[in-house]
Amino acid sequence: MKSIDYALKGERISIHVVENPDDLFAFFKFVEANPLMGFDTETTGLDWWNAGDGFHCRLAQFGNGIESYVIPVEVGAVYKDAVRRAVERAERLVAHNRGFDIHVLESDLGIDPEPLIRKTYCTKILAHLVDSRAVKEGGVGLRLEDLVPHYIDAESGAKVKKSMTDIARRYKVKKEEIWPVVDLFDEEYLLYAGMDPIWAYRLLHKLLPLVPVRSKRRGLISWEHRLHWVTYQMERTGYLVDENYTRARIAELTEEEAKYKAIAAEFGVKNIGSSQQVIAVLTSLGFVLTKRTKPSKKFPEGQLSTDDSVLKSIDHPLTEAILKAKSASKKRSTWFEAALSNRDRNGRVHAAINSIQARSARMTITGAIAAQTLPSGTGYVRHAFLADDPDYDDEGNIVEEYVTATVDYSSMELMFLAADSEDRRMLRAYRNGEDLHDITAAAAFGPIPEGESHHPKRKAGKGTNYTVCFGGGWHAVHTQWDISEADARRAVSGFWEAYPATKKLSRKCTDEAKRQGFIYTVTGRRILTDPKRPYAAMNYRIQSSCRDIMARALIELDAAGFTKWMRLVIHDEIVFSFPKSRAEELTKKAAEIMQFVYKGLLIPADGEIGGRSWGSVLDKEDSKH
DNA sequence: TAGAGAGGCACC
DNA sequence: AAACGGTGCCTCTCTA
Repeated sequence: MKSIDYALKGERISIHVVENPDDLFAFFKFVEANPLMGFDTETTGLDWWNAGDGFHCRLAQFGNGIESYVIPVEVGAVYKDAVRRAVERAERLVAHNRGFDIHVLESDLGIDPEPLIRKTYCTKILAHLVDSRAVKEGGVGLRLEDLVPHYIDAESGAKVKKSMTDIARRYKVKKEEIWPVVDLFDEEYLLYAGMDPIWAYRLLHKLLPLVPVRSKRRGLISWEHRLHWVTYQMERTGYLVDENYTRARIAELTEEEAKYKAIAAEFGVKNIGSSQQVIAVLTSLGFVLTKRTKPSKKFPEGQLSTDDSVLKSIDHPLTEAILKAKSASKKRSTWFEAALSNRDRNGRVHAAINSIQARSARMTITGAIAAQTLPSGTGYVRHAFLADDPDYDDEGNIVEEYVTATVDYSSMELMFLAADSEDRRMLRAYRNGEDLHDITAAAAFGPIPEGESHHPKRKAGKGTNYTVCFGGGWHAVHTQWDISEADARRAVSGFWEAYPATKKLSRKCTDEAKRQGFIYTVTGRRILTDPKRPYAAMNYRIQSSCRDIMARALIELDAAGFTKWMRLVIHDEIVFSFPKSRAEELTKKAAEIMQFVYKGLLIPADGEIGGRSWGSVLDKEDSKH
């Protein structure tokens, strides 16, 4: 057995590399002596769903704070067995971003994930509970390469970040191509790999005491780990892609894109994505651009904008061509091609569902498909995703078909604001089933005229409701909702007068943020705030608390056996693949589980059953109106 | 040639 | 007094 020594702030770290089966005796002795171990895996890539089909686990590493063992899983079955035994024997484990490593152990080594995940701490979850901010927001960040320098050792942290880049350079391959080709016993690779379980082990001990007492008392640590088990299972199941539909749309969009790109090129715009070219050509055609982009470091005054609103305001074949080509290009590359190219052998895509990610702890969906950003206006893109294939009997007859159903919370954040602030007028509106946007408009502009079903200034009311919830003011209502300045001013002051308790809540959150630099949500989550933007605090409380209402729903749905039917979570909506014969019953039950009473106000959940594709749910909704 | 910054665009 | 919140991915451009 080879051992590599590493000096961590003067302390000696030993990485033991198992080279032949005899070395496993020492490894098992280590496992017996360490009821808590950090662990990690090294693989050929990130596509664990292709295990046995181009993907495999190369190394598995286990360690405590000062030593680790690297097991060369790739070499043979005896090492896979050793990893299985180690995982079974361990009392507790800790990994950074445990979901990935557990997917690897499940898909490539056949390890049952449930008992494993139940005893594994995830340091990403703990890091988020301590400081949920991203690096660019002034936070520590959530990646191992962010956490190690901050919590353990800056110098070693820099090495973590650089080492695989250096190895790739040595092998003369791109960084993302190094994983399958680096020699399994490359010393630098072994050092990188062997340090990971040590980092995870040390981070656990650093982070646990830093989790706010209030979060601990409210059980957030175990709650978040439990939620992650639910999203883990959804990741594993994946979402079925309609190959024929997707291919047809790619062909159609490619043609459309080419057609409009050719028109743009005739006017001199070779790259429709190049703002520079668009500005140059439009200017030469005599159009005067005035809208500017947001000020940045590089451009303190902002640059001329060529976004959708600018192009739409110019009636010309060039702008029309750019808009159409861009739209086709985005649909093609971001969704359809991603869905097609990331399918596993069963035609499913396995996006990463990051159960605790945004500053507010909102979940994000990344990787295989950006499922949270699929266009929602029509079913055009969402048609590419299907409820499961039918079940067949032995004779090949269909015994059960599957349909897509969605259940969502409507106006969840505004309802939460009403309940949380206990604003009497807002609560009365919701309890009476009144339209809050009309109520806000009426508060600002007078009652709804006789005989009208909606307020003529409902749009100003709606814009104001949402904008205030986001921490915005009249200026944002004016620019973002295309409301006149005078109406925007009146609507916003009308809002605060109509709902005085929300004003109180806003002030309370802002004051807390100013005073202590953080706020707590109703679940005891601490969210650090920016000194320069204390007004954002109320939105953090609303957004994060609503995320937790969804998290609670997912955990309850899991307990009720719904996980096998769940496909995606989109903030306030869950997408299901239900057996057709039980779709009514299951959708109703899911909505019942999801609905939530907060401070006496029922936040309802509404179900919608479509046909086979996700898109069909949207088309059905369209036809209703 | 990789990475960062910026703009743009899709979502809740 | 007023201050819009949270994301991810693609493309282009410039730099180290």
